[in-house]
Amino acid sequence: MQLISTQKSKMDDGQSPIDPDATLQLEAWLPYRLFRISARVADVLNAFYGPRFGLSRSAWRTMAIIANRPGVSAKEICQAGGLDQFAVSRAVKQLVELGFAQRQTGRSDRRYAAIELSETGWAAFSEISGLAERLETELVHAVSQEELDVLNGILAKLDDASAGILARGWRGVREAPEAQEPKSEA
Amino acid sequence: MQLISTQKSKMDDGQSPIDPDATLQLEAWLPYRLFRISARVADVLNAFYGPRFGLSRSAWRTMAIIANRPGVSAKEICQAGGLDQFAVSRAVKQLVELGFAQRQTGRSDRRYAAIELSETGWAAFSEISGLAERLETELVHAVSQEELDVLNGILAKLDDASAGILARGWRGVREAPEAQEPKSEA
DNA sequence: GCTAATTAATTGCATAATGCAAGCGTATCC
DNA sequence: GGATACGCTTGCATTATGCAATTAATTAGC
Repeated sequence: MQLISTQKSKMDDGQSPIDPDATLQLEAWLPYRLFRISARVADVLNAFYGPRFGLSRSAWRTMAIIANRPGVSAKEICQAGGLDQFAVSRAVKQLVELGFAQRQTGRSDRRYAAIELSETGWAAFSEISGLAERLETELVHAVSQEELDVLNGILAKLDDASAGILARGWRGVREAPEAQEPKSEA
Repeated sequence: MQLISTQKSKMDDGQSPIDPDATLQLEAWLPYRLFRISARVADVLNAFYGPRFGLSRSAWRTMAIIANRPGVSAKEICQAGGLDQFAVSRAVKQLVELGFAQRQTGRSDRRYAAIELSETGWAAFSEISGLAERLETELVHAVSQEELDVLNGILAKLDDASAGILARGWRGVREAPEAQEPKSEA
């Protein structure tokens, strides 16, 4: 119950009048900063494909995964998209009902259903992904090419690290060291 | 489960990607990469405070905002947290019911309710934020201090850019700048 | 070949989250 | 005072999510 104050607290931009304690600043918390950016863009994209095609978020994600690897099974979609089997099953169902995807029972193993996009599915996908790419372009225009290169490397590392964190769960997080200086280690 | 619209024209197997060049790769899409990292960390944190304190995601977010600026009104929480007024209202309600926060009708304007954490609220918050900081530390350990500095600058820019994108909506996205760049290969 | 165990996928149902209209109380303006 | 705008809450319908139970196909044991 004791407050372990952060010492990294980066200088406040001077907008908050009072700073009660040097506790966690939500807006400075890296995962939250990443979340905000992605959520805003995802919201905008969702505002397009939702009304336009009647797709839910997980249906769109599933569609994108199918588009990337035609013939995937539901199981593979789970792993690739970080979705659970139920979400995928329902998303595929929705896509099929909307006429965007087709299920074909696997040839060798008939438990697997090979899923792929229909013609209209491809049309919808390319419309949505066109917007998605323009959104990304607009985002990326805010930084230099140099920064972007660095960012790519950083995100790759953070992605690995986050996978490790998720795999170990909160019990697996190292016990609080008072010093949390991200010493550069290459 | 009934297919309403089937393409009658051609029994296409849907196997043909329109243009491999223009196909969005979900896993390379910047917003998705940001999302994955943040979602994993948020999931781990949620797995802690959910069972431990009975907090929902928006209740935790709200709590963190209150902790950062004691005495905020619900309206301010909306803006700070990207939550809508209903979510905030319910989150505050939950926090109050759990004994983590208190409402005090504003002195000057009694429409505003000044919200602040109770003692147990502070205790819960510091426990959760402790974990949150350790998670961030673990994440950040994956990159060097130099990269982290660059990342901070980049994220600030991307945050601004994403705010602009959100404000303009999908209709405000510039028309295809490079959406279809025919790489003459054939 | 027949049964049991496994695996992929789906479905039903309870619970939680979300969106929106309407409402209540307060303040402001005329 | 009355009209209007604002902050916030509530009720209700819709949607999403979590989990048990089920179906169907395959594999393993005998």
